[in-house]
Parts: sequence; structure tokens; C-alpha cells
Amino acid sequence: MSESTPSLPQWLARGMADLFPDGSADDADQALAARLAEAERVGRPLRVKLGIDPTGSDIHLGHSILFRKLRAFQDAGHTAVLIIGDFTARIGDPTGKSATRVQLTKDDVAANASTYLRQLGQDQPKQTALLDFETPGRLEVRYNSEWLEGMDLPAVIGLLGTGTVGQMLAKDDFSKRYASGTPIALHEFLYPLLQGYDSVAVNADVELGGTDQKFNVAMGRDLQRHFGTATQFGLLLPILVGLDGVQKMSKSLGNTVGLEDDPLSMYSKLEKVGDGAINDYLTLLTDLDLKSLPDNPRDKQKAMALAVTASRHGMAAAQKAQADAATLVGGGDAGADVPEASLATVNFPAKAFYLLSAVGVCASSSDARRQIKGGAVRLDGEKITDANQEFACAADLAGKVIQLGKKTFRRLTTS
RNA sequence: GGGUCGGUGCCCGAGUGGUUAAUGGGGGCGGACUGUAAAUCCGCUGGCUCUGCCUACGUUGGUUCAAAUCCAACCCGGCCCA
Repeated sequence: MSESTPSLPQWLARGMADLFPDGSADDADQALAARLAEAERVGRPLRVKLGIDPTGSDIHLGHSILFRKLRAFQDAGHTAVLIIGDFTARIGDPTGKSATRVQLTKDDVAANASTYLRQLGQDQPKQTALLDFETPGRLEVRYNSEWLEGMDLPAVIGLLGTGTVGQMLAKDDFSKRYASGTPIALHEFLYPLLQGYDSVAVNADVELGGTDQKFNVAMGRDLQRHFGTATQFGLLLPILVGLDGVQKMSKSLGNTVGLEDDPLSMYSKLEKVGDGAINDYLTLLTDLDLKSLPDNPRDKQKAMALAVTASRHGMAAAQKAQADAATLVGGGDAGADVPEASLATVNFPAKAFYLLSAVGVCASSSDARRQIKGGAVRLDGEKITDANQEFACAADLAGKVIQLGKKTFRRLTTS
């Protein structure tokens, strides 16, 4: 709409999928650019909310695009308000779910929350951390149990009164589940309202979210109006597709790259994302100039994989990973930085299939047998064909690289 | 609460007394091809230091030489009625 006066800075607009409202450019309640300008005029940083659900424990690159955007706000001088949905996690966000989520216990949630903060770089300097934990005033970490846990029934009823069943059923996930006869528990209707209330509680100017969060983010704006506070903008980023290039990146689909993956596996996974996904990865996970990239898709993949790996592990490690990936595929090992696997838990003499599962390369010893039969296993480049092949002692194996398929490598160690 | 239908392996979904670790599809993994891609083709896809043994069809009991398949109770869900 308003392409006119004040326009949004590049760091903010990059990769943006949706921004709402997007109304008249000079109204600080209708246009984010105007809100930014106003904030600058009065010298007040914007409060940018991002809620996370401490339901899992590993952050992957798909999540990181939101954190990257949050970081961009921090670097521009604004305040990131990271909300750990410790209370709402106990309900479970129904968004995108086709089934009622299992409710988590308080302890699970607390453990997950601290793991999250660690992964976000709580203990790291801002150069390597995903978020800036260092600069005073740039980050607030809030737990929503702070204001939700003590809410009394009248308040809850008041909150419920602001939404309608029609609205809820219009929401895609609910309507699908309703239509297909999958149960919807009543408390799930509360989730969007509580998430929205978070915005009221922290006075958000902007809420970040994936495009699937539009309903919930819009709810925040509605509730802020209901409670008579300033309203937030919704800034939505695309949902990153996973390594298969088709479905969204999600742990349960097994197509993720973990934030804490070692450089080699991070690089090797990224290097082979589907062509359809490369541009998204470049836009959302790197700061590379999209116009000066190679045309050849293969080179593009490499450039992307290198840049993303470097953003997590530094350029030196990323380049090493790139070189190692090339040698390993070529069959050699050349002292490459391969993740290690300990032989300490293996009982010798050990047959090949047992070794594979004991060392964690295969899911089970049955699986190991199948993989060997399928010709997928190599030891120092040498194909293992007999699942019952025996290894007498750990010393025979120490230092060798065991390989499953094309992308799983483990260097065996005795420690 | 009443009626009715249903709960099968990661998911969907066949199977309604006996070579059934359980048809088929999806997904996943591996192999060939390639750009370590996509598409395509092929193989595998419960566990166990495995030429055998163990565990599996909501739960628990029962009938039977033999059950995912029959019976009972219970648990959970959909739909209709209240």
C-alpha cells in the first residue's frame, strides 16, 4: 500500500512475508514506518515481542529466522522482549497441529526454557550469540506465567468474552480438525487469547511470528485495543522449508538443521537443500547480497551453506567444513573434522552389526544388519559386506572413520 | 447420560479365527543416476552381539490346539440425540 514516505529500513524489510496493519503512512497506529519515526523522535526504543513455546529443546534454523529478525531490531537500538511461554506451553499451541497436544509438566517446561536460552547465546558474547544478551536495555526475558498464572476466573471469562466461537472455527487448524472430526479441547481456544494477552502485558509495539501466527498476532492487537493500550504491529516471516525443500522445517519431520550442529554436519546438510528452497535460505538465514550470487544452483548451494555455517561457527570453521565435506565424499578422510563416536561402551569382540548400533551410527542392531546388507556401510572407505564380521579389540578400530550412506561419518575413538 | 460407529506398525489405511512381523500408500533409510539436487528406477523399513529368540494390532481378562480377528468388562474418540 503505502510505498510513500517514510519507508522501512532494509534490515527490517528483508524476508518479510506480511506486515499488518499497513495503513496510512503518517499514522503511528497504522504504519510501522511511522511508529519507528515517532519512536526515534521521542527517543524511545520499540518493544519487539517474540514468544517462544518451550515445548521442545532444540532450536533449529527454522526458528532462528525469527531470532535473527529480533536481533536486527536489537542492533538497531530497540528492545527485544522474549517471552517464554512457560504457562501457555502447558496448554499447547494448536496452530498447525492436527491433534490436541500433550500437556507438559512444569518441570519439562522449565528445563526446556533454560536449554533455549543457552542455545540463543545467553552465555556468549554478542558476536557469536543469536541474540544480544550483553547490551543493557536490549533484551527482556519474560515468562508469561508471571501474569497468566495468577489470573482469576473473572479475568479469564472476560478474556473469553473477547473472542467468538465463529472466529475460532474460522481459524484454519481448528476448522480442519473440526471438519475431519478430530477432537478440539476447549482449553485450546484459550491459547490465542493468552498469547494475545501477552502483548498487553508487555506493551508490545511489534510482534514477530511466522506466517502461521497471523491469527494469534492479530488477536494481540485486538486485545490491546480492548484493554486500551497502544496496539502492536504484526511482522510475519515465512515458515522456513526443511531440507526436503517441501515441508516446513520441523523436528518431527526430521528435516532440520540444529543450531548447535557441528560445522561439518551443518554444512553437509545445507549444501544439499532443494533448489526451491535456496533463495529462502539465502534471504532468511544470511545477509548475503542476493544480486551478486552465482547462477549455477550448485554454487549457490555452496555459497549459502558456507554463509550459514559461518554465521554459527565462524568463517574459518565453515571453510574447513566445506573442504572436509568435499574430501569425505571423495572417499578419503584426510584428517577431516568428523564427529567422534566412542568405543568405550562397546564390548569386544564385536561383530559389525553390533558395533554400528553400539556406537550410535545405526538406530538398532537390526537396522545395522539391513544397512550392511544394503551396502551402505564403510570403514575407512572400505565397504563392509558381512554383518557378522568380527573386530577383536578397540585398538583395531581407533581412529578409523565409519560411514553410513553418503552423509553420516563418525571417527571412532577409544576414550 | 442414551444411541451408534470406531481405536492396527512413524502416518494414513487393509485385514474380521490358522505360514501374519501383519496387503497397499505416504514418509524415512540405503543403492543406481545426478549437481552429495529434483525427477526416475531398485532394495529395505519391530527388537535382540540373530542361522534362533522375544515383543506387537486401545487396556485387562476369557473362549480356542490357534485370535489383530470371537466374548466380557474397562479406557479413549467421532457423529446423532439430550
